[in-house]
Amino acid sequence: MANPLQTRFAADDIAQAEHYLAHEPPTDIDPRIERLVNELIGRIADKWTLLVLELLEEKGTLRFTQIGRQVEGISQKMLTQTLRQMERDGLLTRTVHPVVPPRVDYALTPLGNSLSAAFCGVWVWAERNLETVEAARATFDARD
Amino acid sequence: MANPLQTRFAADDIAQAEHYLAHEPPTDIDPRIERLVNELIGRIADKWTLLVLELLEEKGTLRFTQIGRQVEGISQKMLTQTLRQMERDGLLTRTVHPVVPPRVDYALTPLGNSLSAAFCGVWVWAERNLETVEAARATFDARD
DNA sequence: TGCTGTAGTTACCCAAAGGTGAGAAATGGC
DNA sequence: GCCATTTCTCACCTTTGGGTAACTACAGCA
Repeated sequence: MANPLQTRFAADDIAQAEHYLAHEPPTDIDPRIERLVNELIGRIADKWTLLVLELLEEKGTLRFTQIGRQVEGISQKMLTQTLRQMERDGLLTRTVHPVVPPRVDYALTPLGNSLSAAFCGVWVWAERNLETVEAARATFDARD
Repeated sequence: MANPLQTRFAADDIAQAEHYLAHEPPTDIDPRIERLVNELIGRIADKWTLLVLELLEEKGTLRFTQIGRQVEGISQKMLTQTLRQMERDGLLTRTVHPVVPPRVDYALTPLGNSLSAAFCGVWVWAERNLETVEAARATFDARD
């Protein structure tokens, strides 16, 4: 495959993300909405949330330990915390099966799916500009 | 205006972001690229970087104190730190005018502009789903 | 003479994020 | 009777993020 992202997002999403590369400078905005949106983005755009979001988007329904094994470096505490927060925000459903040992399934809601899709543009950007950023850093670090 | 985001992003970008709401579940991806992209996103998606990015996108070229005044709550230290990091990543240019008192101008590079555009989908999502998320939280908090 | 303004740097400190390890509860298997 | 399994919670501790305040350099201005 030419582009790894083609296996993650629908071709449609990727095609649309390409358009982002040329757009007009904007003007002012309602500061009240701005602050609410900022708060929401600050909550959502943290490392673990992003990783869990993408994993569930990829794999569908998973249980607690499966997620823990596949999200590299996450501790039990942070996994619980992240999942609770995402459940509270309506991004995923948590299904407890009353068996022993316990079994809890996690899956994205449509809202979670749409958030994952919204981040498609950022993933596309990151993948496309990875080397540009690396080069910029090297140049910056090399100057006196 | 019906939609505040219309003043921030080009109509074209917003139209494309709408398409993100329906897309197919994806499959696997090269883990090496995945880790690099994750690292890059983790670096970029922090609160202050996002706010400075959007401000410069809105206002064009600004000097140090102008940014400090308009990014609510940022300290001098964090502002310097954020701007340096963004400059290092090639997202903005820093132009020092050798006058006294000092004058330093900051402006986004094309790379910075494209990153701001890539986040358009997320802003659109956040604005559109603000109330859905609030409602989900209220429901979650109300259950025993 | 001394105050003002810009764009920082540095040192010190506090609070929050996050890691570690223990325990809990219930049941099936040895 | 005891151990493993699963999904947590809790207590404790370290690391990091980030705030505050002091200090710089130089020119203009009163």
